Parts: sequence; structure tokens; C-alpha cells
Amino acid sequence: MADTTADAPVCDIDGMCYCPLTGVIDTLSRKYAMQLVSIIGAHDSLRFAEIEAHLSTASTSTISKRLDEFEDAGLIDRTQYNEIPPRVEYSLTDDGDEVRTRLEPLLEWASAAE
Amino acid sequence: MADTTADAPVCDIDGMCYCPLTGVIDTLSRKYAMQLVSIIGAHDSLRFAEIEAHLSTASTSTISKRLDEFEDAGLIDRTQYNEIPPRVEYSLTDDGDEVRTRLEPLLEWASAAE
DNA sequence: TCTTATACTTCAGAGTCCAAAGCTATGGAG
DNA sequence: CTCCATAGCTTTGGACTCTGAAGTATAAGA
Repeated sequence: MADTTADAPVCDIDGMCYCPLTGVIDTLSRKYAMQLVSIIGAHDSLRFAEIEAHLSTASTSTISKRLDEFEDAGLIDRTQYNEIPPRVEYSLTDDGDEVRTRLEPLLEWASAAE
Repeated sequence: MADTTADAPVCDIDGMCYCPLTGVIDTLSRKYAMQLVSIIGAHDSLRFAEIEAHLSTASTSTISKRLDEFEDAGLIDRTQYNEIPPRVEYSLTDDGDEVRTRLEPLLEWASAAE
């Protein structure tokens, strides 16, 4: 009863447990985030309108936000070509490809279970 | 231009792409959802207060909602013991354990990258 | 001049997250 | 007989997030 550490018995188990995990997982814990990583990774690079066509249930603004967040998190590269009409291409960074690789088994199982 | 299918050139690539994937992925695409599966799976079974202790940044109501969603999705079992005070235990189903297994590589990489 | 094309941004409304307080039931202390 | 403690939630009101629809910028072509 008289313990120096008040009462915080967290992660005192044999196995592993990713308790207050933040960072990349927070970025992926948003609507369409995992699908988006998978879609970009399945191609070498994609333009905004192509992403929209693949992920037609997501709104334009949500896709735009996800792309911004991924760029901030270092998961994707955004390459802008100053042409008219403008052209922008998105592709995965090495970290982004790492995430996609580790996401693949989950997505595969989830799509088989539909 | 004169095509029977209006204009829906989706997923016409060599590799695979999980485009409008819904179901389990939607359930996992919410705050703390992936951590929650991992935490429950790391133990045989857990009580509500223990989950709260592990996931202390999440609010009570959010944890409650995630647990309901997981039960609806068939990822966890909820066992209620009618004692006073009441006792409830949560554990992964076979599907839930399958998800956890496939989630593990991602969480491991994400926690190493922190 | 009007249309087309691309890649967004802005808006209002609906839905989701938060902390804190309340609820159910029972047994024991005062 | 009233109060407190315990466990597992639900409720509340305010802040943040997602949605579809509409608007922005630029220049070539009809």
C-alpha cells in the first residue's frame, strides 16, 4: 500500500505493449490515412486528381489535409512543376514506403474480410 | 472519349491497391484504436480501469466508444461478471488477434522512430 | 469573351473528441 | 439511516474534424 510511485502500474508485463504511442500512429489514425499511403505507394507517383479518382469517397479537402499531414510527418514528397495548368506529383519517401510495407498485411486481410 | 464507362479509371495498375476499403479499416482509423487493439492483445484480458491506466491520454468516453465499436466489429469479447462492485473483462477475438498480429510490425517501427 | 484545365482553399453544418460530473448498485463506517 | 467507496460506464457542453459545394489562380484555345 505504501508505495513511492503513487499508482501507475503501466506496461509491467512480459510481452510488449505500445501504450501512449504517438507520432506517426496519430497521423495514420485519421480517416482515409492508411488507404492513402497504400494508394500512393502502389504507384511511383500520383497527381492530386488521380488520388481523388482512387479515393472517391473522400472529400477534396480531406485528401488535401491528409497530404499536408503526411508531408509534415515526412511520409510523402510533394513535387511541384510550375506549368500551366499546374502539375503536382506525390510520392512516398523512404519512411513512407516503410509504413506502406508494414501496413500491407493489415490492408490485405481487411480487404479479404469485406 | 466515347466510352461506355463514363470516366472511372481506378486501380488499373499492375500492383495492388486497396482503394475504397472500408469495414475494419474504418474502425481502426480512429483515435487510439490501433493502440487499444495492441494493449488488449498484449494481455490475456483487461478490465476497463486497466485499459484507462495504459492509455491515460484518452478520455473515458473515447475508450468506451472504441470498445463498443470493436465489439460491433467482432474484434473483442466483453465478459461481464455480475458482482458488486461489477467486473467486466475485455479480450481479443480470433479476428482481433489477427488484426493485432498484422498491426505489430507497424507499431514496432513507429515506436522506434519516436 | 467564354470555356477548359489543375490543384487546391474556404465555408457552414454535421459528426467526433475532450474533461468533468453524474449514475447504478451494494456493503461497511459513523 | 445517511455517507462513502468501488467499477464501469453515460451525459454534458465546448472544441476540434470531416463533409459537399462553391470559389481562386493562371494561361491556352474557340
